[in-house]
Amino acid sequence: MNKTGILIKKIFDPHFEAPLEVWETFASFLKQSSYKKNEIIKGVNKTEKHLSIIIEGSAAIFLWKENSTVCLDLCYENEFFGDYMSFLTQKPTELFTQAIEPTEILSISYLDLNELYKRSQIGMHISRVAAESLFIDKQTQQIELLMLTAEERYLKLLERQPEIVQRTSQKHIASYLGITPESFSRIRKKITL
Amino acid sequence: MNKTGILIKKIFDPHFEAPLEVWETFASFLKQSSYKKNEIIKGVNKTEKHLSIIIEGSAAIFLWKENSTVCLDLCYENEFFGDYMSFLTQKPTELFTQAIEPTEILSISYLDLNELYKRSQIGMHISRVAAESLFIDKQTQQIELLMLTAEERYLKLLERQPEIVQRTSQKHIASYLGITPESFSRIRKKITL
DNA sequence: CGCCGAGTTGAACTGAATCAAGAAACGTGG
DNA sequence: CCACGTTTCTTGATTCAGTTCAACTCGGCG
Repeated sequence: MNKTGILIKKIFDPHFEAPLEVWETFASFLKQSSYKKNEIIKGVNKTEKHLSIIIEGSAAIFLWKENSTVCLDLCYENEFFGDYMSFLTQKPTELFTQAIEPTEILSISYLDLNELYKRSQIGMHISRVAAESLFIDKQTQQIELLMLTAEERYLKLLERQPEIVQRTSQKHIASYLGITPESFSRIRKKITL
Repeated sequence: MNKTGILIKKIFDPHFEAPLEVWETFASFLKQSSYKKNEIIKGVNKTEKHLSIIIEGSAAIFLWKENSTVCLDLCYENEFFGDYMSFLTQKPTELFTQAIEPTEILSISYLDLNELYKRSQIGMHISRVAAESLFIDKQTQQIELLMLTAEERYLKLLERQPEIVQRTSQKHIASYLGITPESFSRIRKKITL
């Protein structure tokens, strides 16, 4: 009986079904890593070697630009995580990833994933599901950036993940919403009145 | 000798290689359709039945909201096209798609694609590549929305696809850049001075 | 105890939206 | 092929959401 296999099956079940044995094969490629709060997982101008799933804690994907950073994504338990653009192209990017709480992840390396493609459909299937799910998230973010004000974006986030505000610092949330910490502070004040 | 097969091979070659026979199998699932300028391809609150590739012309993906629309994507020759979010979930969305020039597309239906998944790795592989490429485009758009001013976004677009300005109406480009036609007009004036 | 990063608040500024009006381009029918 | 109405594009004036800069508070930690 394989604990990681069961965990993985649980995570992927909403996406597609496969027998537990298949998940156990996949799980045998996964390696678990721990990161301390604020630890950099993948640095700027490095190449992402892993596609990961967060099993405990949270992590963020940032873009560095002239003494400031923007947060492209905040990832929590059971979500895909990593600089996926760099992973796909296997080229360095200006993105970096960082644990924002003490964090445990399971990851598969680029090479192992390619090995898995050769051995069974499951590798390709997992990659497809990951890419599709990441696409949907990105398009949702794009729509919200284009159509909503900062305040509306915050209200949507509150609706979707109310616990975020408890766990994640306001400067990260502000950056994720595409605004400054000052503006975010004012919006929160206005809303809680 | 299969003309569509050769065309498809040419489009996918940058992504991954497969023998021509494989592409011809895939091509046998594709259906070609023509749309007139401004013709709606998939309406609001409909479900996207096809994943397409544009072979001639151009088309756009819009989101309708209270008497205004934003353009989420402009697609040209040899690019993937469709309301991909709706295609993946097979649920209706508030997006609609429209030909913005007289347009020819090749498309595979959701059912046929699933059929193809059963028959060979190629279907899954194509889906993976499509999703990955669409993800990268979306993330690039997100980064540009978060980090650049409207003017900088326009300059980047000009660099990437200088011919767009000749082919596509300014109101569509403005919307795609996330600004009003008025602002876009002012930016163009400023730049061409 | 003192420091430092996170968060708050205020004032001035700015990029882009909105509203309104006019000019140019476009296509459709007579 | 021209005349008309419609849509697209431009330009100006005003407004507004969100930024920037600066000062101050608070809470945690060495």
